[in-house]
Amino acid sequence: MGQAHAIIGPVRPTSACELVVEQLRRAIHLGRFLAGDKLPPERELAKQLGVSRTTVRDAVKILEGHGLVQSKRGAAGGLTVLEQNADVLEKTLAGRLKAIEAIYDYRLAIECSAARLASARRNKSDLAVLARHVKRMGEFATPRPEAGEAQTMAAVSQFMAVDSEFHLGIARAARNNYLLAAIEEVRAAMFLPIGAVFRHLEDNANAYHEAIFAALEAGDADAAEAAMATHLRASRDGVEGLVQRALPAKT
Amino acid sequence: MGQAHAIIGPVRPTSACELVVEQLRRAIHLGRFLAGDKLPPERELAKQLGVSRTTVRDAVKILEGHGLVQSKRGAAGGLTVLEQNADVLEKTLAGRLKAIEAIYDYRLAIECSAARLASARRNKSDLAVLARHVKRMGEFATPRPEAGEAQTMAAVSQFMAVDSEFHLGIARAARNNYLLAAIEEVRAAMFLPIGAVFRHLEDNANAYHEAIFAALEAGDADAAEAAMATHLRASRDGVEGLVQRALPAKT
DNA sequence: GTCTAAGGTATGATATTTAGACCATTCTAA
DNA sequence: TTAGAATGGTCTAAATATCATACCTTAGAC
Repeated sequence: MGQAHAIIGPVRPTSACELVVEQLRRAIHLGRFLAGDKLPPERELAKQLGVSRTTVRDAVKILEGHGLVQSKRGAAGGLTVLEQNADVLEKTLAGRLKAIEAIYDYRLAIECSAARLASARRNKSDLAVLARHVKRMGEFATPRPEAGEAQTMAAVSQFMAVDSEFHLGIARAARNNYLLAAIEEVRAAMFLPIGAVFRHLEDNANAYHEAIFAALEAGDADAAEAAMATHLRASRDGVEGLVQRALPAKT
Repeated sequence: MGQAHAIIGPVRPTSACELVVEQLRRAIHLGRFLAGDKLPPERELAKQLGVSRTTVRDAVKILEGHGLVQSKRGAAGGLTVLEQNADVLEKTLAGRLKAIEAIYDYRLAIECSAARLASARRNKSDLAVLARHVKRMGEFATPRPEAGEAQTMAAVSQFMAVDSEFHLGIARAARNNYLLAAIEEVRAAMFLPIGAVFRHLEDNANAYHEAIFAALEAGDADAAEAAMATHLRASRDGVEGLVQRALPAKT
């Protein structure tokens, strides 16, 4: 009777606390909260997450341990999202070139299909939302000569946040929850490392988005898929180039 | 500014028991255990799942409630996987035509990409495994005139189980864990309903698999992707046709 | 200075999970 | 016929996580 060994893998019960940690980490990495922003107060978080304040606090302690947030008390205290140290992130990223490739292979699979489906299924409301995202990204991407380093970083963060919304908006327009969940997952997995690496935006950072949007608006499935593929390949090459340049410099 | 309401959704802590239920359900729906098979004894399951026997028993009670397994005591007792009632399944399936379309859209996205990547990355060992699967499916698919209804059903179940392994094997050959996890998830979501509907195998049920395998062996990415797309579209059309035919007949 | 909005701490209740022992049933083989 | 063994069924005590609630402490605002 053959099936002697391990057809069934072990099970990892996920505590409420872990889920809260993951949810908050994801919200931050998706750019819903930017560095310097405040999270809602603990009691409010507990309500929104449907969980006791004790659990929220345990989760926050863990996030503090990871250096993601800081909590201060007092009337103007609360939970503040911290700036991430770019050097550390670049180092951790450097050891993950293979992981980056895997993520981009996956993104090419799901996001190109999402673009194709969206070109056929989008309605006016979808297009309006996407157009707004593209417009906002255009504003961030325009280089402002008087801006200092800090402002540039902030602009990159905001650009990334809207970028997330743009890609998720395409998945919504594709009317497929599997694709939506997959894109959300993969973006949460990569948002911060890449945001940290892109210190400066390329001048044409938004050209790809405009091309994708145009194809969606025109309802051209092939063009939408191709534009998305071009965008993702360019993004991948940019990230890999940055990582490879950063790697030897730090050793 | 702004983020006043509900940026963060509620959290659903998943108990160990639920996870065990899901794991066992998935193993059965993936065809790792066929109707009539016995699951490992409770104590063994507890060990493999890394969980106490109490928890396993709670999970088994739930699965019994769903009519998926039956437990008998005594030396030759144990947990037996039950045959599913096809009528019930067809009815539940009928209310899910939209869900089926979503699943197939998703499968087209991830499995075509997996086939494309696999055609470039597969090694000899991958091909050997896939070849074995194709061969076994061919044996099941060959109609045997002397076989009764029961034997035909059993052959379908076994065919489906190997089919799962074939598709998962392609994902493994593609060397991408995101794709692998996605395919496993989506197969677990649809295996049983579809297996229940396909009472009889089409004569050429395996022709698609042979085409896919040939493309993978030849290292032809375009052919592999196209063959997979053809296969999935045919599968989708077959399922939808069966469901639509079954629907009015039952009302 | 006092009020207020936050985080920090403490406590008892409840539910899940664990580990282990022991009971009950049923097949098999001596 | 009976003894053994493999299996599910039951019970209990302890550990742990979570919840609900109340109260304390800090720091800024009027």
